[in-house]
Amino acid sequence: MGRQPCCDKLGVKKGPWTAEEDKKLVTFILTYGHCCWRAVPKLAGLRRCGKSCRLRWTNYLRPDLKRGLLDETEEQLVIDLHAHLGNRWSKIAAKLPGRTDNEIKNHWNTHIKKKLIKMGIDPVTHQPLKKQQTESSSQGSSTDSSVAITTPLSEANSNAKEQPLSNHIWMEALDQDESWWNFPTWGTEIYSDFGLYSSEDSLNRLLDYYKELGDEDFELSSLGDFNRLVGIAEKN
DNA sequence: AAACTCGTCAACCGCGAATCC
DNA sequence: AGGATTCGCGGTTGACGAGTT
Repeated sequence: MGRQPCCDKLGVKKGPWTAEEDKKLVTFILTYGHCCWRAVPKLAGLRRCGKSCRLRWTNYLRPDLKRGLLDETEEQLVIDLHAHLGNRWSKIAAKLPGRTDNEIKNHWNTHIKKKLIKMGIDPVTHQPLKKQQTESSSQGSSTDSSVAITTPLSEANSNAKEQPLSNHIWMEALDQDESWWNFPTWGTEIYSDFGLYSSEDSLNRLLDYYKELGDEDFELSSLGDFNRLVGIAEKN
């Protein structure tokens, strides 16, 4: 008896989502929210597994998503955070409003990784490649002498990185003290200060998206429902 | 114009963690 | 307490478009 699959594979559709499926999922979630993902496809009338619905929503359909390539500031932030957190993409994504872990992971693998290698920096350790090679050849030598790349954030915390204990504290701070990172996630004007979309913008983009597809009649069941959800999110 | 290669990114898979009963 | 269920994460895959030969 192995682990149960997340969904019965029979009759479950896989592969790219169609506009029709997107529409069903968006309409359903904006109207009712998602009680549990396993139930969403059934209730929304989709032949998908809950996991697939969750992924589609979080990575593509969520109204607060910011689309397009990461700008230089975001890229730099990703590099800084990766130096401290490693491949914990969801933690990194949490510090970049409107970006998903998948998006950041993809961007890292396709752009940043290559960029760093080109610059002679190991994308895994964030240490200069040559230095690393010398060190690995003389195994067991002290790691304190390693030269870290200096980015605004890593420079500010360079001392912490060199000390295991303070490094631990830095990691904890990243995990626990979210306050100084916190950008508004739902519908406020502050979004525009950061070049981000407000939830209303996002809503309009979704509506435009369906209209582009020739679905002039598409409307979210009511803006009131959407605002109710925003209200709940703001309370949390 | 066709064949091939490469880059990108949406989506899937398997696993561990969290939660439920 | 512990087995079952659900969720979320990170690694990987594969389809597709762009560029090159």
